[in-house]
Amino acid sequence: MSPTHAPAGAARQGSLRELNLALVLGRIAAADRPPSRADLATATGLTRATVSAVVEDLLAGQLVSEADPAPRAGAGRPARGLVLADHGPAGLGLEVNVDYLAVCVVDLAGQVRHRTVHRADLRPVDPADALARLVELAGRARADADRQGLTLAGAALAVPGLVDDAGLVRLAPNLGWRDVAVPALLAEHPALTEQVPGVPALMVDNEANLAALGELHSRPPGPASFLHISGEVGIGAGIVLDGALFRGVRGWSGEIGHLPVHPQGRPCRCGGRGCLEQYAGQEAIVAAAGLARAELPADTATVRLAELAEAGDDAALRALRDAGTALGVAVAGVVNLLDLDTVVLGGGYAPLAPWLCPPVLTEIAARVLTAAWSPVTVRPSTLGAEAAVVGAAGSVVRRIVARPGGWLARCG
Amino acid sequence: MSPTHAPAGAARQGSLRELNLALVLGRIAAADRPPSRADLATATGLTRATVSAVVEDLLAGQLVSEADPAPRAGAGRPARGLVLADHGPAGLGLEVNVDYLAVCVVDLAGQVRHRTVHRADLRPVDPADALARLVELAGRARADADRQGLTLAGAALAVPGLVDDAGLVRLAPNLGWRDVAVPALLAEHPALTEQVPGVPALMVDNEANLAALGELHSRPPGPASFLHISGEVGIGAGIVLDGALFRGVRGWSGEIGHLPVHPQGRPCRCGGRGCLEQYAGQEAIVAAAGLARAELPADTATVRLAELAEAGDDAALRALRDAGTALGVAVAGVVNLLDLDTVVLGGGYAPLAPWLCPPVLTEIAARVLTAAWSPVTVRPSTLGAEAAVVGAAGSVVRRIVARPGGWLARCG
DNA sequence: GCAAATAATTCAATCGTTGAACAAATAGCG
DNA sequence: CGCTATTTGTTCAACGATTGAATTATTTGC
Repeated sequence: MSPTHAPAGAARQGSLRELNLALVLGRIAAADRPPSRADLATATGLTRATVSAVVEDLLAGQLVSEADPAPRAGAGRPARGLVLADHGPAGLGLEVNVDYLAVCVVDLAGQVRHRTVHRADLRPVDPADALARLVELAGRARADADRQGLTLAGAALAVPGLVDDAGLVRLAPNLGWRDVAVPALLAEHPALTEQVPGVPALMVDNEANLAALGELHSRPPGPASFLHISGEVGIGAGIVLDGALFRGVRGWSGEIGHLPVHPQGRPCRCGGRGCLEQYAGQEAIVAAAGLARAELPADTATVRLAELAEAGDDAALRALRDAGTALGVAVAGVVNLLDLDTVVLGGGYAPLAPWLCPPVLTEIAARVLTAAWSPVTVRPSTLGAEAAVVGAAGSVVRRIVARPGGWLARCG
Repeated sequence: MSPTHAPAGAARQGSLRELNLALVLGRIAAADRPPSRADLATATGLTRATVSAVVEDLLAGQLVSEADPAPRAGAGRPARGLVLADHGPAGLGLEVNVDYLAVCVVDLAGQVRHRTVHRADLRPVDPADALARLVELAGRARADADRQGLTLAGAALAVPGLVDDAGLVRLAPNLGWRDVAVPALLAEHPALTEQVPGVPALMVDNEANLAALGELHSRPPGPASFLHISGEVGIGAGIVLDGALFRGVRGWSGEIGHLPVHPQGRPCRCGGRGCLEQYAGQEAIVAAAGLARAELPADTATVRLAELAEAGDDAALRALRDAGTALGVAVAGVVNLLDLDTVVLGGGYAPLAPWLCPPVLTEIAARVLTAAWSPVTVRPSTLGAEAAVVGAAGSVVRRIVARPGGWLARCG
């Protein structure tokens, strides 16, 4: 968390260098223009001598490279700009969702260097088969990455469900998965299990969490704390606090879909009554708009809904307004509780944002105690449907940027 | 937050020692028996030589002292146990509340070494007057601390309202305060403004936040993540995530009292409808139980309510059950969102916990998606009404334990 | 009384940062 | 064209902190 607390381990000599590697690399990543060594020295408070030594390590490890000297006015020896390497380590992002498989590769700078989306209804498919198909796509992505001079340093898999620390998918209701041991199933595929010391070969995480991370690291940089809501069949939220994803005690945070908005209302499949999902979930909106939901795959339903709303269809507009109001009630509660100033509507909500935002803002204005002093921003996701895969791949490279020691120990 | 992110500043030589000072001191604080230098070496991973050097610094700065050798079986030179000093720096805790002023002193080990509670109705009192009275109590506390060989290293003030970063009390509705610049008003009183480098002389914070911190550091140590709910006239929550208080973007988190539990229900003074406060706030419970609330000060009302419930009074029991159900709906939402496994009922809720817990647990069981896999504990606060002052004083000493460098630089 | 065992300290070696001096490379100016 | 001012980046002795081994201190068990 943020959180200023003592470190876990002992601070030995080497930790010092590791901290400064992270500090300098982080500055290079955050800068909007390639900084020189001298810039980094003044920005970080380190000596130019130390910065030179640190940068030498980073160059040797292929984490940064020297760019063309940035033009500068005035006299003096020209600076050599430093940028994140476009040929160093990269992250592999994977996603299994209800109606598609996706794979992408993201480099250190956060650029998407490869992407594949394979549309298919995954519900009737056995988990092992689904993962086998995904591994095939991943193999092609790896080949493409190699061709571009990138080395995959790890992989992360996004799943629409509850995942525990060991990567076991406890429950993915809309996918029909229960207790699927993803790491064990993927262990047979060497394409994914190439080891980097200190970096787990594969991380499995909730789709909403990774989408929030994708949003966090998208350019231009947004706020460090926000709520990212993915409106799919279920409604998941990723909670980003002080630049870090909050995962909860067991990693199951973000189940905003089961916040009660009408405590005595419609029964929900979770066993409660009046959960948000029953009023603002995709199926609920589609049904309220009078569309036959069985006919349509999930992702085209929202597009169709947006078309109808655009055309001024009364039922669609009413359905969206009601869903937005329910969403607003829930979001207002969250904002009161966590004091966030930004809410991002992602996933299936992104294309519907023009109609959802107004009622959400109305509820916030009415219910949030501090709304009068400082406004709450509600905006659609910038990454859209790709947020989760991109966030998954990005989480791999972000871990390297945040702690480069592990990577350098391997590729020194 | 926990959060593994890079440090803010440059890691120079001295930071290394500072980190290890914090590491060793933290171990001494967390140990249940006085550890020897050798114990600390194995526990932290540092060399015995380093631990000796670090401990020497801590001894010189009066942060730890050597205890009687703990009896040990077997041969060998006896160890010298290390404990947190009972004569070093201490924290001053202050509280202004609706019907009392409180002051306490807490030493490094977390022991309360002085306490004063002054009962008075503070609502009609001018903020400056109230603070002046508090300063008088603080002066006596300081004298008492001096007599015990303690040096006050900072102070923290708990207020039942919204506080911003600068210590300005934006709004304390039940106290009738609005835009009260506490630090400016207290600056005239030198008893509180003795400076320690790196430690702000006075911190002002929300009462619910500090109560949660008090609970976090109470012995025996509880979980690192939990929700602490203070049920007073308003309902405030302190959110502790991974051992750190989560304050929100502007420091105004925890307004659980305005979570909507009946979106179209009773209007609330916040402008919304159906807020939790209208169903589980102290005034709401007292009214539902048929007590004339105007007759009773806030704190005796809950005691009276507990007596009635104990005696089997129907109206009181019904009022508590309904309040517990409303509270449970809100708490279930929070648990779904944040994935917490512990909820602490504090403040005015503590004595009512026997009647509130069952309906809260019922709602959690019905509404929390993951309740089937891992249970949620709901329990009363161990500190009771003193949690906020003790937490305030504790926050001062905790900051020293977490970063001893500042204190040692002063008292080397 | 002596050996074994455990605790704590001492000391040369090592590693990373520091600060200043030095080399490199350019713009401006006469 | 040559000189100076200016800024960048590197080199090097010094310093501070940790390390690991050797040493001293103190007790139990035989």
